[in-house]
Amino acid sequence: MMSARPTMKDVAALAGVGLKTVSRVVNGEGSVSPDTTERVNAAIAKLGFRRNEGARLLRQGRTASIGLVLEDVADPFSSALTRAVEDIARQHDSLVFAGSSAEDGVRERELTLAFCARRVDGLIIVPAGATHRYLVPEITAGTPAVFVDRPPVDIDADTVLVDNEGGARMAVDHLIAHGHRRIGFLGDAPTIFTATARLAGYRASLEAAGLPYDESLTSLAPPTAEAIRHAVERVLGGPDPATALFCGNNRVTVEVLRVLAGRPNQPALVGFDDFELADVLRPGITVVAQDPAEMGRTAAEMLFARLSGDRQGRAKTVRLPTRLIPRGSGEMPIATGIGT
Amino acid sequence: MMSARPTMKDVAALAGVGLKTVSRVVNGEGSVSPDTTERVNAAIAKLGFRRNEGARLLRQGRTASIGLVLEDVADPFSSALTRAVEDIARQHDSLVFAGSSAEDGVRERELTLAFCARRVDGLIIVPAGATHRYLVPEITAGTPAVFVDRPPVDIDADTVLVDNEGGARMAVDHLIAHGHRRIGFLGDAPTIFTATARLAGYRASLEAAGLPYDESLTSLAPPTAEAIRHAVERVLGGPDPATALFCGNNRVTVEVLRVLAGRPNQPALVGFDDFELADVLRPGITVVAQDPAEMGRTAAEMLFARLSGDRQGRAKTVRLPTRLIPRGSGEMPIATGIGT
DNA sequence: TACCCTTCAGACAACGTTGTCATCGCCGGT
DNA sequence: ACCGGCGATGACAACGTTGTCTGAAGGGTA
Repeated sequence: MMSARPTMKDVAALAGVGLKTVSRVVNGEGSVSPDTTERVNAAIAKLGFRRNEGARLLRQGRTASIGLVLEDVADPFSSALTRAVEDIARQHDSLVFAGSSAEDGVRERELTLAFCARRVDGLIIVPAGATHRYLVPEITAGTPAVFVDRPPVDIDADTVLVDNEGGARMAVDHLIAHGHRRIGFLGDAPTIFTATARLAGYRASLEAAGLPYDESLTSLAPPTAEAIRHAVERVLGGPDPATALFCGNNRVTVEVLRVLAGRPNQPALVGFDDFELADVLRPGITVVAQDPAEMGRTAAEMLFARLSGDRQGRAKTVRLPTRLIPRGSGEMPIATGIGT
Repeated sequence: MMSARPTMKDVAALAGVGLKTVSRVVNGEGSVSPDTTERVNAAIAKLGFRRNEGARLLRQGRTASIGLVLEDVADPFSSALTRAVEDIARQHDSLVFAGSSAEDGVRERELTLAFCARRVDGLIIVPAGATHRYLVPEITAGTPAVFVDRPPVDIDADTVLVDNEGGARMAVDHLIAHGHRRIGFLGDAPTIFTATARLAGYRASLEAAGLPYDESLTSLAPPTAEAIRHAVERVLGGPDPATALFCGNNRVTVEVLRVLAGRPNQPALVGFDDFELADVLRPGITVVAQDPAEMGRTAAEMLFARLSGDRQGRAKTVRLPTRLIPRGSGEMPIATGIGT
């Protein structure tokens, strides 16, 4: 019963016209008599013909699709970004291939090159790898790439970043303004661009306030549950403990909250990157919010701008602002240590 | 500077061999002398040639890609499902087109047909529309579809569901077991399959316990923030108010928590579908969890099974279990109404 | 020497479309 | 009655690859 898919040839045969005439009707090119048009349309309807876009686009040398390489499709940052990219792509009649690099440079590369092999019209990449030289031939061959959240390494390409350093600085300034002098920083591996930038913001804020940078109050390890637990205990448990924490990203913040839930004497806390329910927790969690959707939109718009002609101009970098959202946890005064 | 992409023809010319020989080398078909192979490989490297998969797959009549139609790529349910689908697809050397229907039947249809026009090998759909008859020609033509979370309408196709009714029943049974007799149900529009099934479970549980079904304790409207606020006030504010709430889905649960945050006398609460931070809230939120990743895996595996031959068998429906996760909110006794 | 078989290689058509060009008939203008 | 032009149509090549077939060269066997 599984009939093969009808092609234009089949339609042409049934309608008793030439192949090209069918093509003309399908594309509404005009210069086909109403009579013929109707016969062709009848044949199309009868056979349930649908044009094969793949073949069409092969002929035209495009694919009307773009490749989106994320760290993990499933995390909220990535998925908000994906949705925004999708919406812009739709406006340009383009479909989106989405894939996860799992924060693994090799996988990022494989995925990206798989997209290129499909001849996607362009790429949007949240990079994980340590180099992007492998993209040079692709970009040279005419597949533009836009990097998001982190800059590319070893090559020059359009990039959308947020003001990580400024955001971190704003977060720590905020804690300092509320009287804190011992502020912990729970970050991520320094190989991650954003982690380093946020650390820099943290240090800049401390320095501007004349406060010392104390390594014993920081953690720069990948945020596994285990590592976070230890870090929190270390930072809050020492002889001169932190009274406030700045969490370098979403995952860290959530893990920290999990750890803190089992403790008395909550420190003040500001997280980098907003998350659902931050306002429902008691106290509400103060965050420096970035806007993943805006990042996605911006990147997609830059990409489509490249695709419609602007292929020569120098690589641009856009740096989006962050926004401090006070909700309570960042405005708590220094806890008067009961029993310490 | 933007050189066009080299093709096999270019490689062949440079290596001084025939086109087909290049094809053979690229595909590792053997029966090419080591000498020739080397020359071809040198030419490939020199030109930075990469095979055009689109053209290859056109020839082979496949696309090694599948289409995934979601309600909204950005929501946690969809994105967890996407990730699982992606992982299975990768095992089959397939890429994933992802798109959002925005809970709009027309958009779902457009998106799905756009995928079909690209000749995706198969479809995975979280349906939103009121009919899927439009898919009949596609399925007949050999593009299998698997439906997830909700069954298709008007057609017969593979489907992955969760035991919505059983899950809802488990939730309400749980509240009843903790002494509640007045239990509110905050659901969603009855046009949504899962909403209706969960309502049925709610009613079945009440009935089994000999409790009356009281419409004034339920809300079956789309869960906008406004609607939820009113519903909560109505259900908890009447003369004989609910002492416990069962929330029909994730979005409802979160909105309800937002509303409840501003009230004294928290009711007991169980939500359908788990969410990040449910364990960090105080009290922890008891939920009936479904497993979106498992749903995605299952659907993708069914799809690839169809794609590797099993195209005739009758449509199968898999119903995955749900799991009650007690965290506190569902185990609270009836609040002794202070000041009521 | 004649034969066959194997190994390597290329010519050609095909996948399903679109761009280019040629053809045909018909109209109006002279 | 002739010609230019236009509307309608189809033949053909092309996009970049792969499947099929055919052929040439080389080596072994009788």
